[in-house]
Amino acid sequence: MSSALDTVFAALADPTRREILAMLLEDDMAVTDVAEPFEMSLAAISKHLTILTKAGLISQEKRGRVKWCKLEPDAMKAASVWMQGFGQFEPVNLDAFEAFLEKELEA
Amino acid sequence: MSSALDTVFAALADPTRREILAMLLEDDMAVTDVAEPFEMSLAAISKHLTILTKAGLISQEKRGRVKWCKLEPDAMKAASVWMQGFGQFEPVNLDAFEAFLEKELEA
DNA sequence: TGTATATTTAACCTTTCGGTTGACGATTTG
DNA sequence: CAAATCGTCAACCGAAAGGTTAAATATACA
Repeated sequence: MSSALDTVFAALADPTRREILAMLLEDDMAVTDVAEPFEMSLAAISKHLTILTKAGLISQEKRGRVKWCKLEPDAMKAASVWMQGFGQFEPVNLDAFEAFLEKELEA
Repeated sequence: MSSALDTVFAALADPTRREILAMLLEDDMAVTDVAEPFEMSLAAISKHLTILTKAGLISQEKRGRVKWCKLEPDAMKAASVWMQGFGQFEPVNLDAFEAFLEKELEA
């Protein structure tokens, strides 16, 4: 029996999954296209997508033989609220977010 | 080689560790006192505290034979910024935070 | 000095995680 | 229909997570 926070934070703890979420920020994507930039098997990406789906961070809808992945950012809200209870962090700062994304890509 | 976000999110994914952080929100505590409300061994709690320390979420200072644990909420900032890149979540809402803490305690 | 207290370490165990490969089911296309 | 494409499933693997108990290490106290 695990809480929603457990599954959301656990989902976010993996760099591949965070990168997938960042990709989906641009646009909805098919599973194969999500997998393309990664150096791991399609099956591995499929598992990551399942974990993200169970955490509610994305949704998947099958149309024909293609399964589309869509970001569900609201799932982060509970976790975000929890974290903000610990400090008065600055209001939404997209510049800082972009900086983090780039830093992650370098590494 | 894991990023700061990896270790912070992984640390937050465990309910025991989140509960410890919530306890430290009240006040600094000795390791033994942190362990007291939990039904697991002191050694297990000690490990959890090490994980929180490595994530930067707490600091530990030894005075005499007692090791004091102190919350370091700034370590959540990077993760918080990252998450906020995904949506326009409400500004700091302590009521919602309290509600989550209580809900977690019930479970 | 000897004993109690505070905390970590070591060894171990079981379960979960993150990956692989290969077979399979579903769908589209030639 | 046959062949290619999309995605998952099953079985497997090594490593890491989360717990245990028992021993070790500091420090304080009588």
